[in-house]
Amino acid sequence: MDTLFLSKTDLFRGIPPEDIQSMLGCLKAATKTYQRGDFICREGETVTAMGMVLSGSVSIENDDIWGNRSILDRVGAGQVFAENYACLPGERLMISAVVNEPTEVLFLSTDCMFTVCSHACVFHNKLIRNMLTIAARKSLNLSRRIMHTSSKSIRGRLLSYLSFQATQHGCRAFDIPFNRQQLADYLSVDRSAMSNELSKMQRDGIVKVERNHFVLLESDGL
Amino acid sequence: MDTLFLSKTDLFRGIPPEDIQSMLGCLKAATKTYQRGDFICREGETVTAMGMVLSGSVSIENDDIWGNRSILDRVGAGQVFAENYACLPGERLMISAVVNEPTEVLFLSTDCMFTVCSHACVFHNKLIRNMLTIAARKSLNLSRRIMHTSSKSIRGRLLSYLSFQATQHGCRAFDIPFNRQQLADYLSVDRSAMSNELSKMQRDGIVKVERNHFVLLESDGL
DNA sequence: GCCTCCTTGTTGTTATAACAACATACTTGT
DNA sequence: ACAAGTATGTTGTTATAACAACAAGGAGGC
Repeated sequence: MDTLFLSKTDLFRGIPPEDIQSMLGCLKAATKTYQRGDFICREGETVTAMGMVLSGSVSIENDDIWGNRSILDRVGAGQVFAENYACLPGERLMISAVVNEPTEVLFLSTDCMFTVCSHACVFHNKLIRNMLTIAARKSLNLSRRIMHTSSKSIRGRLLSYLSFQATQHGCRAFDIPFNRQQLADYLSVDRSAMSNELSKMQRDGIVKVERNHFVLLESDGL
Repeated sequence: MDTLFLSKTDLFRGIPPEDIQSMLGCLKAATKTYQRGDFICREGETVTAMGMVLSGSVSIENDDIWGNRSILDRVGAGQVFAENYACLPGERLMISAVVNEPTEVLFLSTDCMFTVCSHACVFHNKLIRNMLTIAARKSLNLSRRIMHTSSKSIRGRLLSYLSFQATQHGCRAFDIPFNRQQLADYLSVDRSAMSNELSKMQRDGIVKVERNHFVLLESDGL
């Protein structure tokens, strides 16, 4: 197990590689390899362990009863998924985890995370703190998405998202991490309608757009 | 401090009242009383403690730059708020906490939650586990709301919400905890448009509605 | 260079949600 | 029982988003 890699992840941050090695036993660590299209877990199942992507990437998706698929998250190397379900034994998954490319996943049981363990207890606390930090940040990301999609108009959603990005970057000019389709999915709007609205906003002098680069102009209350 | 009350909350569940008493010092517990309309904390600020409502209730709301207010959560007695921010020191609040009625709030610092404390360490672990459980459940609630609002039509959102409620109750007939306006806010749609759509769905034989009581009829893929 | 694939912008049409305004229940307090 | 206030359903109009179809760029491979 590449404990040096693990020591750089959000979950094991601040724990020396040699201590991680001894913790992995505690956490019943097990790795498994998947191919593109494989399901790691499916909606309706229950899980007892969280997953960490070691290499490759995983999509967290929700399929409604009519088969419409929506991507809720994309988890890359070093990031964890299903941690909320692992913390709530017996809770049925609302989502499925699907592999985008050849991917190696490390499963970590949360059972032992909460009990005092015999090895490396100093770092046990660090692990739990990291876990809470990850959970808190993910929660904030979800809240943020809800806020950005609470406006009923496309323009309102775009301005909510863009003005947040501007404050994040501390600058009216910034790049966003989405292409048009991804941004439309994030804001739950139609891509072409969003493109259209962006053009109108440009004509109205609210914003300047060039692919991923945005500049918010004055008089937008920012 | 009413430690008996605290021992029944999600946060202190499983910890005897006498041990809670000694933990409160650890957590730098402090109470404060508020009147209707008071702000406990405001968007843009940073916090170092989480809040627990002892009596009364608090609304978690977000005001966009045009002054449109949206209620994200309502926190009642025994529940906590701002816990994600308390776990992420320095993170600026995206939301404000506003008091709905005369309310008493207990503030708990998270600083000491992660360090080994001298008193009642057996229950310290229990506290942290409870904290993670609360965080996980809140996260799942947020994910669920995102899923229920991801459909572009009002009917799709209603069916997503209602079919989830049906599976939750294990029965096609169930009551929902919202009135029409609250449900419309939750689904981010206009109330009257939603009422209208509910009527249409009733005419289409998909659902039977009577105030808070819903019955999902057959042939909806459930 | 050329071809193909993918992304983005544009337009017109259609469906549908928002909005406003009102009527009809229900609640609650007196 | 009555009045006042709130919640819900209904309707018609208007704004707007979804959708489909296409054109115009890039980007990458050969």
